[in-house]
Amino acid sequence: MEENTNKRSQAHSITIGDIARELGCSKTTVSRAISGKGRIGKETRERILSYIEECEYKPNVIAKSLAKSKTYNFAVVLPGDQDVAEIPFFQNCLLGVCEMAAGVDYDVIVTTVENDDISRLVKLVQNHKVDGVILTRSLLHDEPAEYLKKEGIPFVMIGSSEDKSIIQIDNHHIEACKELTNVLIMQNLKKLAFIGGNSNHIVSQKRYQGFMEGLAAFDIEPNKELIHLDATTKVLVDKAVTEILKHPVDCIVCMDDVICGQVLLDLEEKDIKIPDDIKVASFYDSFSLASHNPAITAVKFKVKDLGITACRILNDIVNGREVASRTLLGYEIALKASTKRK
Amino acid sequence: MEENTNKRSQAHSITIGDIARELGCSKTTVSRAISGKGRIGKETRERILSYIEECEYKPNVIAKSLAKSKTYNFAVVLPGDQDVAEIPFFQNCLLGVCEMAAGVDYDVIVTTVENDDISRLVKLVQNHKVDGVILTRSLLHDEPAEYLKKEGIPFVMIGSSEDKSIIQIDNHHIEACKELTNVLIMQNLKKLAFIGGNSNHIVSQKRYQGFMEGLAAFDIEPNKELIHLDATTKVLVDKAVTEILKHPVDCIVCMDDVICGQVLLDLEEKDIKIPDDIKVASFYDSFSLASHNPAITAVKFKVKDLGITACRILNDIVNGREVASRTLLGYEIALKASTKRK
DNA sequence: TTGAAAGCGCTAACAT
DNA sequence: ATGTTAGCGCTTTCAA
Repeated sequence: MEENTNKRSQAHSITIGDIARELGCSKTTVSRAISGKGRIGKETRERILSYIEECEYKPNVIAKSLAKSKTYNFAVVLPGDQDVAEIPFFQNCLLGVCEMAAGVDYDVIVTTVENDDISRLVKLVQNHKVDGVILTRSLLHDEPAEYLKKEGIPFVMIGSSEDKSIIQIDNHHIEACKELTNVLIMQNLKKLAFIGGNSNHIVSQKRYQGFMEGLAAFDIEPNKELIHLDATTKVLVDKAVTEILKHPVDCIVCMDDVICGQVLLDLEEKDIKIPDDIKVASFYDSFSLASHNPAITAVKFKVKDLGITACRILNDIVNGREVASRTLLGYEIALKASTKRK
Repeated sequence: MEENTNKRSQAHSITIGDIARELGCSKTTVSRAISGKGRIGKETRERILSYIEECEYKPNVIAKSLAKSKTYNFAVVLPGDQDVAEIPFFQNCLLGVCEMAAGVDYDVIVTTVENDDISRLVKLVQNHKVDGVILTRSLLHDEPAEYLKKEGIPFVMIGSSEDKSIIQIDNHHIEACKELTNVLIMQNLKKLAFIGGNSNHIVSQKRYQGFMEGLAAFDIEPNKELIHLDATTKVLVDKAVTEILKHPVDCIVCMDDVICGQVLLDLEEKDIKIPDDIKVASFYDSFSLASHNPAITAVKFKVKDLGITACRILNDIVNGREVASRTLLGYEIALKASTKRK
């Protein structure tokens, strides 16, 4: 029967059983040669390894998963909302995770959570398809985090939380925003306006706090009329800008690049020149702000590093290593033309 | 021995063996009740199903994978290059794939390919971790596609290829770009300049072709001095704009939103007003172009639909269904202020 | 209609 | 140092 020659070419690959038979040893020995664990003769190992090389044996990870009750998969949870589709933050997190995951022999399964609907995540977890989860956004009332915690699934959060039992990786938003605020003040920009986004996002709170601390450091009393939070739509940003411009103001500080982009359009429509008539700064940088004319002063974060770090820490967790409850990554302040004094 | 009560709370879940023992039937019967395949008594099935409901049994997909030699995973291959990090196209493809995948009970593993280094993809495939692959970019010399084809792995390509044996999902770039070009011409914009990106990307060729066909439809001879391809960097775009402006020109047509963004900055610096002094249009839309002032006329594609369609077709393939070798999705022409005649 | 048993490919106690 | 054996949890012939 020479039936086996080349049938089922793609489906059926060579297994450790085949190797064992071919080399006249046991599957265990082959397994040991591969894993490097357990005692094994130097020369048998080499013989097996070289044969493996030759016949291009590739282990079946699924079988290994079943035997070891490990999947070698991490999940990355992305927000599924439409409003997220245009911002590259999550994509960059993801790319960072992928990079580190490849380094520790893990694969990355992505799933989405839309408006607190965590059913896909739940299914992924219940199906035993991942060893751990990386959350890429933190909310005030965080369904995914609560679920994972309740179930005892290893997970880390890119972002911050009040809950100290959650392993968090974040940029040092407070410090970064405080510093930029101080830099502005030291340039004699004392009358600072602030436009913030969704307060339900932890990051919004952090940046607002940084702004307030920045003011406090110079004993500047915040002016309520210049501070507008929850400007979550274009209309609300417009309204905030209009309100702000009714008062004397040196600089508009925007919580992120999207808000800042809208502010820039508003000012252009109103024919208000930057930086001559008013200065503008952003607590989050992006390509469009950096390439705007004039370029916009902003806080810069290395987003990909968040993903890399999150994945490294999650890997430590699933390997039983001790990890810090909170890891804060640095930032840079990029001073550009938009806040330049004459 | 009441040891089993609550030990290993997360690791050890209930199996069909447990259910079989509890209900006094065999594993086979339980399996049949779950899958719905094979003969089984109506009432036994209901008894099993209701018990499963009650005890919240969740099947172990890994075990099922091993037994059926199916992983219930699709791979999505993203470009890993840094220059991709800022554009949301791939992210939106991915979100589309995730949406459809969830609908057909598949999970999505992401991996990256950087500069023809397909090692991660190869590993993913060789490890038997996916049933099929979705490529999100097509290149002239496409390593990933060649590899997958050689290995006989089911895959689809978001993008286009000369190779008819590759299942392709793409927007109808040629038709879309031709139509926009014609619309411009009909608005009496006859002297059209064109700035294109990386010619190594198939999409660049398609759009260029659409532009040329658009000219040809009105018997307009293309003016070589107004056509600049491979403007892959800011410097090259600047140069192209400068060259173009040396000639009389009605409208600059940009191949994509990134190029268009740079053109807009250039024109602003040179204090050339849109649409009064010159018109501008783009063969790819984006948030920043739509919210620019003036808003930019552009071709609009529904990127998420590409992902959805690609995943649906891949699912058809792995289930042995016949699929079209090429699927072209539609487009919209968004006429905005940037091409408005006085 | 149901069950017994073999097997998917690998790991890991426990011999030897 | 190597082999035997029994799983991991599920599917699937084959027999009853």
